Amino acid sequence: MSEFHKLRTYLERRATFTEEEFAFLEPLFLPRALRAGEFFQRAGDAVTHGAFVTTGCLRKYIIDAKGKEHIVQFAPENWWVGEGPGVAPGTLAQYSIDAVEDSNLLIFDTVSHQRAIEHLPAYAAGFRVGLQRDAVAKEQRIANTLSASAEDRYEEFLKQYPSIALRVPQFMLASYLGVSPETLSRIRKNRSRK
Amino acid sequence: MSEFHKLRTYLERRATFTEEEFAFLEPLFLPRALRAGEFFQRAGDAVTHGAFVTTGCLRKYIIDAKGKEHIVQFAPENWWVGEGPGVAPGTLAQYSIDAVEDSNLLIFDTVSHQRAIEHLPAYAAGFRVGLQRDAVAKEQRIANTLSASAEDRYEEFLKQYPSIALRVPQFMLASYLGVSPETLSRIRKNRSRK
DNA sequence: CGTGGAGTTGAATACGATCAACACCGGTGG
DNA sequence: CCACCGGTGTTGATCGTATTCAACTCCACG
Repeated sequence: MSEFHKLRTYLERRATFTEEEFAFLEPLFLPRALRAGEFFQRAGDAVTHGAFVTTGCLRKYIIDAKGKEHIVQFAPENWWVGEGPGVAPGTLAQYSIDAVEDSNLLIFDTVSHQRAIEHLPAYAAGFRVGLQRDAVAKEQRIANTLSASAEDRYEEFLKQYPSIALRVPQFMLASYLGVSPETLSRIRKNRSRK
Repeated sequence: MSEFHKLRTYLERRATFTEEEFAFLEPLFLPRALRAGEFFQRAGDAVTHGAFVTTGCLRKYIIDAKGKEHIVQFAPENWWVGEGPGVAPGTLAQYSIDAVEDSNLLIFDTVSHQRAIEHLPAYAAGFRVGLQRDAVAKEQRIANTLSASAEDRYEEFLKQYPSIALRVPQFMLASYLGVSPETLSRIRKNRSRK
């Protein structure tokens, strides 16, 4: 059994698909394995593919003017990852994406994906719902970053993504939260004495 | 001519619609005027409507535990504003939305809007493209907040939304950028002596 | 073993927040 | 017409939080 069944399960939870539709979708997704540390995409490359993560965990990050990494997203199993939903083919990637752990992906090229959206209403609907959820989550993250202290943001992350917090190295979590590794270490120290 | 023609123009730039489709859409949108300072939505209310802004400017903000406002979005003409795309009807609003200037809106109830998406493929497609753009913009804002100093964020905002920067009071801009009004004032002072 | 990356801890520093006072309008009512 | 008022924005002084730099420990991995 290919990895596709995981995506299939994911999709079935979000919309109703016929067998023909799955048959159309399956060949668009190619399995790909990444070892921890391997890149899925490097900033500056032309964007050609996105991916659905079946096992493992990836991170998506940007490198600022001073050379510092800033993680904008973790993508564990059953998440999508890529430059962005619906970037024009051929645009250059702003983000780098690599594997935090050994991971398995189903990769798709952005052009085929666009066709899937146009041909399969159920897929388009599911995709739209995903985008909406994503927008809400991103808005909350923005509001959180604006209003909460580093410690509160850490608490919030633990509550919202407890599994991710345990899996990724602490310095990456710090990068995601927008604090230095030292600060996160001190936050954890303070929390533990309670 | 009603305000609907502005929305019509907006939609025509993003997808192709038949006259029947416009005829279906038009009655879903009701004009509404807001004076500066008036609320479109208050945090805690049940969410029933979203809006397309035809003239003026609104702001969407959240009030944190300490009672401070944090603006997550400005919505000038030709922007959509509301609790979030596709919130379940009846959920309670987290955000307050009010008018920065005297404004004209086309409001729609979320249930009818959902039906429009389901019935009109062109509308659904346009909506999806909008969501994608929105996601990219939000991601950039997140990356920016993580990586850039207050001054850099201000520069970035000026570059990206020059018209908004001139229209809204400075203290609201500060709230959007996540800095105190005093800090923004000092940033502007430093920039001007160059 | 030994090497290097991750995490912790400490000290000095920087950036932005807060508190407070004041200047500058734009509007309102005497 | 002018005097007053509240809200906006500016400036200064102080404070707090997080960053930076540096040293050190602890493992995991060769």
